[in-house]
Amino acid sequence: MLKLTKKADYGLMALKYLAEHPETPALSAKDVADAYGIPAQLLAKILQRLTKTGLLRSHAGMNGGYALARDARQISAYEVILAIDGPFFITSCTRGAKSCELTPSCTIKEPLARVNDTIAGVLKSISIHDLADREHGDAAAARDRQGLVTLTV
Amino acid sequence: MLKLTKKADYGLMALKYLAEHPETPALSAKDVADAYGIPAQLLAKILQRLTKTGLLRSHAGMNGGYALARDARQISAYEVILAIDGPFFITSCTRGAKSCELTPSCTIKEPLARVNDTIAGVLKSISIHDLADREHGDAAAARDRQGLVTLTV
DNA sequence: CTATATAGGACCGTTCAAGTCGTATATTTG
DNA sequence: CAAATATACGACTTGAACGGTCCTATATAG
Ligand code: SF4
Ligand code: SF4
Repeated sequence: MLKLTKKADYGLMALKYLAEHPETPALSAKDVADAYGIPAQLLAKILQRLTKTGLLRSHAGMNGGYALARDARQISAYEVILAIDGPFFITSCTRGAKSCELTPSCTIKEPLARVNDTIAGVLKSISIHDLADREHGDAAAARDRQGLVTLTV
Repeated sequence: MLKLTKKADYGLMALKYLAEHPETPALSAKDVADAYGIPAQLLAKILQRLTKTGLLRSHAGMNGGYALARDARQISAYEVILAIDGPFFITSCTRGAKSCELTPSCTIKEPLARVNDTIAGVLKSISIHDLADREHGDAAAARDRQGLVTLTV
């Protein structure tokens, strides 16, 4: 419950790794997979997905691989999770068609939707750069974030 | 991914329902289940769990049922989720023994742990009373919450 | 004693995450 | 061109977790 998918997890790691190696024009899925011990084939598909959603740019063939499509500061954890795991909902009801049967009678879905938005806001406020940069703690960034993260239930 | 368990969902609904009926000494699992269309047996076990963790008090026999063990304001959504679904972790690594194989090489677990704490903070800041009271929007409560919810990555 | 209720274990079907395999295609290099 | 490397993508398998049911034991009010 409320657990991040390993795929999303791997995706974040990979993007972080790419962000940390801006000098290299492209890193292959295998490179990244080996660096962390992630199953190569699995990571490949994750990166393909991130490519399709425009977060990465790919290049096939020898010395090919992936590179960030944007600055690491402009890619949020939310986007990554969204790209890999699909729409982000903490409840089952908002799950499009296959929703919860008792959506009409349910009285907590609106408050939970706000919680959902709050958590999404938290994830949106975190960039790949934030993950990559060990020395962050940046007070200004923290202050910026705070606005997004306010919750009113 | 990052989806709330229906059991936790049901638990929150039930507690909210109990909070809305403070006059009655106890409501049976069936009462609550019927009110929302939740499978009665399932809800029963959820309530039993909440009782074991001390959030509810139960009374067997006729006219028995469950009642909040504390004031609705003193019960957080976090406690409910914790009681029903067990320890709250968004990553697989912190999952006690059965952790992720690549915990040592992973470089994003610390930042994700902070995200975890932030989300936990959000859930801790929400009480059953907040869910039950339609007219909340209470500016003071929102301000109180804001402190808990600050994120520094 | 009987109806109602909690308490709790065993069980089952479905879903979904995680990972593998196989194949097609693009690109660089010799 | 041919071989090596790498992306692209779909099919498939496995295992665990979730959601739910059933069955039995126990407590208690009337
Ligand atoms: S409708 Fe209510 S019970 Fe059903 S998934 Fe949404 S919040 Fe949970
Ligand atoms: S160690 Fe890293 S990859 Fe493994 S679960 Fe924790 S955060 Fe995810």
